[in-house]
Amino acid sequence: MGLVTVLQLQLQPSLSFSLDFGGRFSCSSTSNSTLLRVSVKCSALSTPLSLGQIAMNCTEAVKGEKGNEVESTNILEFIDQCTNTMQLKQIHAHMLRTSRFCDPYTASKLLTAYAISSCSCLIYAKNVFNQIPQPNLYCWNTLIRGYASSSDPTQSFLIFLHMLHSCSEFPNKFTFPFLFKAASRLKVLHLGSVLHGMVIKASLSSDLFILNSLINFYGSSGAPDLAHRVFTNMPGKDVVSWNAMINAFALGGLPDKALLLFQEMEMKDVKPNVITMVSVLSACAKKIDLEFGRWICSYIENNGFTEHLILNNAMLDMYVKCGCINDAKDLFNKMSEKDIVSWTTMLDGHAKLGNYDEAHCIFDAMPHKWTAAWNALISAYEQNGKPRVALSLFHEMQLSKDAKPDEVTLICALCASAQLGAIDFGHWIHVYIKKHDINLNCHLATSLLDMYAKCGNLNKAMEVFHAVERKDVYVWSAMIGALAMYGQGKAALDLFSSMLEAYIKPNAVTFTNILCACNHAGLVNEGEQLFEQMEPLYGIVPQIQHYVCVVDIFGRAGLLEKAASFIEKMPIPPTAAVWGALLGACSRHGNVELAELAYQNLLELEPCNHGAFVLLSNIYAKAGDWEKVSNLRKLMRDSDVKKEPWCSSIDVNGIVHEFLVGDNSHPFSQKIYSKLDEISEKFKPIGYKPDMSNLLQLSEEDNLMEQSLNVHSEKLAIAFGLISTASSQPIRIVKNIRICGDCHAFAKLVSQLYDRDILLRDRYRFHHFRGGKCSCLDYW
DNA sequence: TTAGGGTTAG
Repeated sequence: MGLVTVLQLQLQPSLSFSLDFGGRFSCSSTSNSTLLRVSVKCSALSTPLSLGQIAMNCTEAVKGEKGNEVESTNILEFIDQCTNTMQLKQIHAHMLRTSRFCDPYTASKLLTAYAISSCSCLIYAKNVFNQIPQPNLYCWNTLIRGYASSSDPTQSFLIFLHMLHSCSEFPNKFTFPFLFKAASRLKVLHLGSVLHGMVIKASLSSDLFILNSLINFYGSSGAPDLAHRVFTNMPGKDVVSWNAMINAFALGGLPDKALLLFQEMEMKDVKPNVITMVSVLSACAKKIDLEFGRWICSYIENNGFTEHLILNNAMLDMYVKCGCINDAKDLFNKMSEKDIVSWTTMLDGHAKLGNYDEAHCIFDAMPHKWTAAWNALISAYEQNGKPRVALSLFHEMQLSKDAKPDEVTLICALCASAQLGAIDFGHWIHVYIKKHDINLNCHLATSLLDMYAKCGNLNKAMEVFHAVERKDVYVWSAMIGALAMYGQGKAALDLFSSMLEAYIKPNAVTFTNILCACNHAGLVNEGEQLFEQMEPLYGIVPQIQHYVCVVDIFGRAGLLEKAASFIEKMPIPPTAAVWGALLGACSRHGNVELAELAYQNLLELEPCNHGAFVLLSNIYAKAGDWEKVSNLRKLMRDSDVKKEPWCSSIDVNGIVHEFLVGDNSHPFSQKIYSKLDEISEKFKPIGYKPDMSNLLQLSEEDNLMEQSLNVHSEKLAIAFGLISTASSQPIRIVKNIRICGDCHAFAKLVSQLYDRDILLRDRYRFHHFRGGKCSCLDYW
């Protein structure tokens, strides 16, 4: 094979690299020349350069030789000294010209630089790798390592599989830490477990580096127990082992254990380093343990730790999470160096406390408007029940030139759309994701699926679910939650079984959703059994939300005594939500005695609960105890109980219209009320009389004084839906409290008489009205 | 000939 042919072959991958220059890359060969004449047009340099000039630029850049004869011994030094990808590409071009690329050692150095240095460029790394005739283990490991830290860690495993096939050497002690790194980023437990087995078979299970990366893998994959088993059994530990284990506990939601481990580390005279302190602070922040946090801050001060940006950021975060915004502010002002994390932590701290003015001041003072800063602001509004402001900020961000929406921005925007029931905007984001070729990872897919489900399109939610290749526990849980909302309990249970068959370990969220599914579908035995299995079978200690679900399951099914005795036996103190569930059940099934017990307990915990008052008042009214009704209402008027504004919203052509009870502020108000009159006329022949005529029955939405004049917000929204949407379109409504019985009956009749699908999401679930029936089968 | 593990915000 002649030199030209060799070089041509070597140039093959370089053809793709030319595209990254943003210009042309051309090569030609002369019949009698031993070298190719190559010209590259760089986007940064308007005139084409010969390789000689490139080499010269490179030489100048690294203050090396004169002219284009770069000494071959200097090439390795030049590679090491490169500070940007352009310089590396110049050296690459030079190596191709001077045939230095044929030397496997030099080529592997170039590969390393492309794969893992600060000038990394993995497409080039792979191309260089492909040009090395028989890459040795070092080269394979380097490529695996490069991809392990990339945006696509799966590639590490594909390369590893290829290596097992093609490389004559076995994976060694360097291979596994890189693979565990990739596995920890993918958070796929069984993948790492298989690797763990390979480590044992390869007799590498006492290697400190491998074991430390294994602890980190189990910790990142939600298995702190397995991480701890490795930690306990390892023959020798260094500070990295302790740090990895502290972090595994903190990540696994066990900050207490993380802090205990730090104390144990102290007792065993293992000297902590900066990373230990960062991990411990992170655990304090997660535990909201200000006392320990402050102690750590003084420990840092007294133990000779020099100022360190990440450590300062971790302290800031601890103060913010523990609610000490002033301490955070003092530290922030003292910090000699600040980065995006410092600014965002402060911004987020203020925004989460609802100090929006302060948050905006920080945003304005930022040296650069990072995407993360926009995200912090948008997410604060979204999470504090201000989805409209969140979406308007999202629009503002799109108009700004400084930052582009990223995955986190889109997740926040999807959550805001879900809150509003703004399906058109949510769908727009879906299109945006596709158009910009944004990777639909599990987090984004979960938000998208959730948005479709909450906006009343279960089929589309299911479509997104099926489109996710590697579903994590959150994707599965969200789909189970979506089915629960639609009352499809059996389907939710089937999906839960499929999830277990796919070896996905359920978490606390999965159980909240599956119990909720049992609740909405009246599956009492199934729900009870799942709850009992949570800890012994799945290792999940039931939390308060699970207890609420079970009380609701029993209560809704009329098993009031069983619900009450379940509360009595709870190992954790019942919260207002637990008593609220019992009170709701008493209201539905008319048990005055238990209702009073639930009401008293609830009021002790939440003295200003308007919903509790309404429920008890209705229970008394149903039982005909007018004196108690009257006393309760007087008490209510005299107290400071304030209602949040209950409302219903409807998305019409991308605009969300909101209605309050008895609202007449909408521009189409007159038409809306005329439509309601028309509906009443239509309903007369079939004998429908609104429950509103019974002044003693209240719903949460009613105003005491002007009750007879009020029309519930969902009726207004339904009427508006009928006049403003095509007859073929479903009417999608979101309500921020539970639908009342009268409106439920009203919606059923409208769906029948106007032949319309109505999808109404209340605080707890979906009601799909069609042909006079509701998907909840009147069980809600 | 070459190398590796643990850290902060949204």
